[in-house]
Amino acid sequence: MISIDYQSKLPLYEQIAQKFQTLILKGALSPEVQMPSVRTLAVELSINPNTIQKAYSLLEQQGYIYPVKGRGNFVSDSSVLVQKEKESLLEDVRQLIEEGKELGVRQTEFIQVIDRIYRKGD
Amino acid sequence: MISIDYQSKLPLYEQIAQKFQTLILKGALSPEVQMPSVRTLAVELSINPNTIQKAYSLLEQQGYIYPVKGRGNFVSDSSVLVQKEKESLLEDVRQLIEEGKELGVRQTEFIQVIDRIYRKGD
DNA sequence: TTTGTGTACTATATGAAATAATACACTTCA
DNA sequence: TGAAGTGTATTATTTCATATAGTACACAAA
Repeated sequence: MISIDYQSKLPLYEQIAQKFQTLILKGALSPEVQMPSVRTLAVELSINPNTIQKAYSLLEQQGYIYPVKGRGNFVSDSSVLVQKEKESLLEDVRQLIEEGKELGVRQTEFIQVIDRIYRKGD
Repeated sequence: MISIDYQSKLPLYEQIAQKFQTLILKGALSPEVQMPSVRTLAVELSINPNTIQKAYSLLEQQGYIYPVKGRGNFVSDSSVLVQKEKESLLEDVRQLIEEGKELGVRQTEFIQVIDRIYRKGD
């Protein structure tokens, strides 16, 4: 379900948090679904439970999950988060394209990239 | 000429290298121009010369500059690098847009972003 | 020869990340 | 009630990249 890249410079707890963010944003993990327990996931990934907990704390802080004492962590309603994520993504794209323009990338090249992606899937 | 962000998680030497990459790619530093000496820049930025040297080693490894013993470091011809950088940037954009599509961003939203940027400047 | 340059080396300090080992409160369920 | 599974908190320790510090040497230019 979750894999780890030990080559990456990103700390493990951030990698784990990011994976779950993606799963939640894309709807692969629906609201109210229970997250794997800290101990379970630690065993699965062969890392320390504290690292998992740190990832979960981060996810909670960002609004992706909420904890219930004695029961577990659960996925939050993510509709608001999706909107935020869209905005931040558009901002990232904007910055990249501005850079690209300065490097001499033509407008049509960007358009092509978009066209291909939106024609491909459906 | 170069500023440092101590809030950033990026190591100093990577920050410095990135700044120079940008300057070189955008043509603000032309080929054959001499880089600031390791010691000079270290004093300017109030950091250790070894850190500058690490940044320069990285830049050399990536082909942005080349060293001449006893004389200094000089900016390489960057035309090839610009091409590489364009390709890598387009790839980054591609990935972001694919993510965006999955999150439900519409094609027109991306087009708008591009249009604004390419109409604005000129 | 002197000055400024790159380069190399060793040692040390610092801080984030990760591990390890416990402990406690809570919920669920047999 | 009691056992098992859950989150949560704490402290100590290890590990590693980063950054600093100090020194040394070879080369080029004036």
